[in-house]
Amino acid sequence: MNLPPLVQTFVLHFGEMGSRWGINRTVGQIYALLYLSKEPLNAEDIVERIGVSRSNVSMGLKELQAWNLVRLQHKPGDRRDYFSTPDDIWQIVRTLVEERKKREIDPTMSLLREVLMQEPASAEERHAQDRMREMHDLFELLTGWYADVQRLDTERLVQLLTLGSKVQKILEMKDRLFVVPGSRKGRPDDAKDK
Amino acid sequence: MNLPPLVQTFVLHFGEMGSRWGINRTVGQIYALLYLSKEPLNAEDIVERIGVSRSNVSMGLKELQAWNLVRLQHKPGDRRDYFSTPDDIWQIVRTLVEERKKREIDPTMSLLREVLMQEPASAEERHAQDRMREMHDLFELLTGWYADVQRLDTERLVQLLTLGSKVQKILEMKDRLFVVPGSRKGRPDDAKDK
DNA sequence: CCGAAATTTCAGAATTTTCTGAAATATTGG
DNA sequence: CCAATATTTCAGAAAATTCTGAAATTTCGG
Repeated sequence: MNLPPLVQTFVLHFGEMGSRWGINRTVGQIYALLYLSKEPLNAEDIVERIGVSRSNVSMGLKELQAWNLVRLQHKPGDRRDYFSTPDDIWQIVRTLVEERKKREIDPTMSLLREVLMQEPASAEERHAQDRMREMHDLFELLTGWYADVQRLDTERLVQLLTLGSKVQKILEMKDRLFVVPGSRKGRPDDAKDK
Repeated sequence: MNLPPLVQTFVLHFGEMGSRWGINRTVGQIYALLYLSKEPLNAEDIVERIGVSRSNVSMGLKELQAWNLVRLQHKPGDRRDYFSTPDDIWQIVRTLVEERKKREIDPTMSLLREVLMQEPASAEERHAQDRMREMHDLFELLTGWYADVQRLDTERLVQLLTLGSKVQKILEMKDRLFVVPGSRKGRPDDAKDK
């Protein structure tokens, strides 16, 4: 591995971290390297710096492309492929969340929908179905929220995140301003915390 | 595997999904089974239903305990350990997020802090450090927001999530109500979207 | 359309992870 | 404190994943 120490530390860390997510060490390292690099890199550059085989880099880049996490570009008079990550880190976050949703939440949601259609054949199955319905509703709430937030432009998103705990204050204010005085507080269908 | 079809579908799915997260198939299956089960289960119950070895179940339960994802309890007159998941699915979400933060974000943050202290020895290192600083600041923003939201009680959290896109409206309203007219909109240091 | 350069594919080797059965250890009712 | 029961540990087997080098394929300048 042929990298400035500071870069190497980060690249190694991301390699290890990769295993905690579904990606392998090499993919994590390639991504980290591209993320830190000022200039786009070609496959051979990556081979030299990370020190893995050319074919491994090829597969890693393919996977990163499948995740939409790298951008492919060309330099004039050079027919090699050059790769880079978006300059805007928020774009990276958006892509990451979107792709993870696509791979993890969406398939689970369709499985849940499917299973919830079936007729339970026993008390045990009925309870299991109830549990699955809770999960389904939770995911629906989260993905609905996500879809909305995803649409916000970055400036507003940052504003929202910075707001942090003050959100509660704003909700309270909203309640005071808009809720009909004397109306009940909870909604009937999710008042089931044990 | 000895389970009602409906339960089996879900358990198998979670087993596969497990690999996308850092956990293995058996751990995913055990968790799914416990999640769906009305009654707490002991290790032998799990062996019978999932069809893996007793020792594998023991290790899986140990891992789930390390993640704080299962609760250990006892039945009177029975000295076996019984396991269950919280009834409240929001509690599960909170634990999951908390633990993933602890394992993935926190170590990355301390690495970033450490590396950001060092003196860059070249233009390349300087740029890498800038990139790392962006990531550091992003994580700080996200974890700050998370810490605040984590503190909300579930009812308010659901309210906030349900609000969804209307959040933007409320932010705009807040701007109109509270921002000094004529003040600039953007913040100077993150106006760098490419 | 040829040939050099670049990239991808893929079978098998290397490595890592998962899983098992047997043995060790721990727990507790009597 | 013993014996029965429950749980954990762990070395090695099994399985899965990752990685490589060689060969195949693609690309494109001339």
